[in-house]
Amino acid sequence: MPYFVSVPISIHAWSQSERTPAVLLAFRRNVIRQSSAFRGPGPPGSSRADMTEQNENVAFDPIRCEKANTLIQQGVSCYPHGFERTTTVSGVRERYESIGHDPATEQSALAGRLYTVRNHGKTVFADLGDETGRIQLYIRKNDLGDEAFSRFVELVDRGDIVGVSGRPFRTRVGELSLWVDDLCLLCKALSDLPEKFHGLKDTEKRYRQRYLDLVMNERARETFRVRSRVISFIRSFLADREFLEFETPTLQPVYGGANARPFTTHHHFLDQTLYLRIAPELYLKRLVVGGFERVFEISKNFRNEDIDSSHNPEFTMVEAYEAYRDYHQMMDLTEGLISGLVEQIAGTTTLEYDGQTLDFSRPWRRMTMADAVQEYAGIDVLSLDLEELGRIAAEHRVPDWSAAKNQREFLVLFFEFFVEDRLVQPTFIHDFPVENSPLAKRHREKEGFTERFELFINGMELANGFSELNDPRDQLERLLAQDRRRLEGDAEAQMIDYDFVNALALGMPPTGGVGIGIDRLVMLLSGHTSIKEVILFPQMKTAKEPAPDQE
RNA sequence: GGGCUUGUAGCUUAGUUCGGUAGAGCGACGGACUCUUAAUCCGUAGGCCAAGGGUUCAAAUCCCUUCAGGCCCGCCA
Repeated sequence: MPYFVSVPISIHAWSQSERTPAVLLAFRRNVIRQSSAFRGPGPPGSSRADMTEQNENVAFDPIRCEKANTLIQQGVSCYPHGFERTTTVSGVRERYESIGHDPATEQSALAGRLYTVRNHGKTVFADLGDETGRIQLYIRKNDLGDEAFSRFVELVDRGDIVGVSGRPFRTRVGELSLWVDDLCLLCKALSDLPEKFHGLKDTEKRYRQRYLDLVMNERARETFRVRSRVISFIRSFLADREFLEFETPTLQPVYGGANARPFTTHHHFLDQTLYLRIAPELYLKRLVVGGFERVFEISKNFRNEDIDSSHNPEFTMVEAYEAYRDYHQMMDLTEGLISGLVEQIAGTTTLEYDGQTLDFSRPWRRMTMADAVQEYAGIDVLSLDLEELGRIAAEHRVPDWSAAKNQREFLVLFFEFFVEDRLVQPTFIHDFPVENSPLAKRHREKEGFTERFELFINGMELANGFSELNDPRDQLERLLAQDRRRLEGDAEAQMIDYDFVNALALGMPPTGGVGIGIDRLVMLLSGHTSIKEVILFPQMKTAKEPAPDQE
């Protein structure tokens, strides 16, 4: 987005001093807190054990602080209020793609961070980076003048943010560069950038200090651009189909819509327990009861479970519900959404991911869970009795099989054991046993099954949908069964949301619904195998100060 | 919950197998250099080797505990 010049850029801006902000005065004292100053017990009577511990070190570089002080003494603001740039790095690159060695006559004003500085005495080459890319600056003492040039060389560092004005040209070796006529400091950085060649690699540091990761690694920036585009695409895809986007409660008195352990909190004024939502499902269906026939929510959900390469305690889903549709049509919707997304982001119908080529061209394979087990394991579960199923399970060392009480439970076990990991290409598995699907409608033909599907890609579950259960009496019974399991100690079983059941009593049209995991979608589209790579600030254990020496 | 594995200067790292008390590059600082691009050249500073304990004449190195990561398995999206 172009910015337009309204004031001339000049090195004289350096001497148009502003009042020194109070915060900078502190820098003059060069106060750098050392971690050792924070060791040892807190004040008497204070209990910090239950407070959020954090690292209280301030990482200000004393040499950079001293440079900031010197600039202030010279009447130069280290943190001016703005800069009128006329273009961006990519703007310059596009416009002057074919320029030769002679500089353009027109000035271009750019702003950004200095990524490298190569000092040649009376000439400096530097690389300036903004959101659109990097470009080389050619800075000469002749052009800036002695005072401004030496100020730049002595007091401006790699990592600082500057504004420059100059004329694009191509150097003798062919590098498109900006011949700088004016330069001013826009922000003095007080900590050093990581190494310029290897950059920042330390995974832990990249996650904890994502800002540094983004400054240093184009791959990280690209990943989160993809994430943003994914969310925009989903919004417009659903809006184009006349879905309305709503926001439903994150703080819920009764949690439901999925099987998961919740985060629990307490509201002081109401003096009651509240839960962070594990899913928006039950609220969105209330909206369908209310007469909104196509609804969706991009929902941050919270599940108090383990953290690993495909699970973060808070994660993002899109859930969509459409009245007068069933699960077949929700599979169509899901397929259309994701294949359209792949085409939009990747520009093709295939993705290279984790050593596999994933083909998203439609139609995707759809198979029942029973057929999948038949095909991948050669076991016709529904035609075998429990004794035979137990023998097969024992033979293949299927974990926890002895708890299985009927064919359907064996089916789920066998599916997870034999099939799930092998579903590499986008595949819908449908018709799940009723026991594990308390919110899905019973199958129109198959006794004991529901009209539920899950989408698998590269062995990962990407989406989950059903023909929604809208029989209030059946819903109540199934939630009662869940609640019994919960009270027996199943931390992931659902509570009974009576208000939801009563909403169904008012009548919900036949409805199809689906939830799609956005983080995992972004993983596929950005080529990452860890969810932490696609969540800006993944959950990490708070780094504690080293414990005081034990006595 | 289980297994494997990592932590050395601001960053990227060597040294750990076969204990002898830390080496480099970049960055920083000082100096030279007006078309370089991981600029180059000369010089300087910077590390109680994640924390604590143990074995030993001697520990970054071996052992134990703790802290924080990473990978894999189980469970979940």
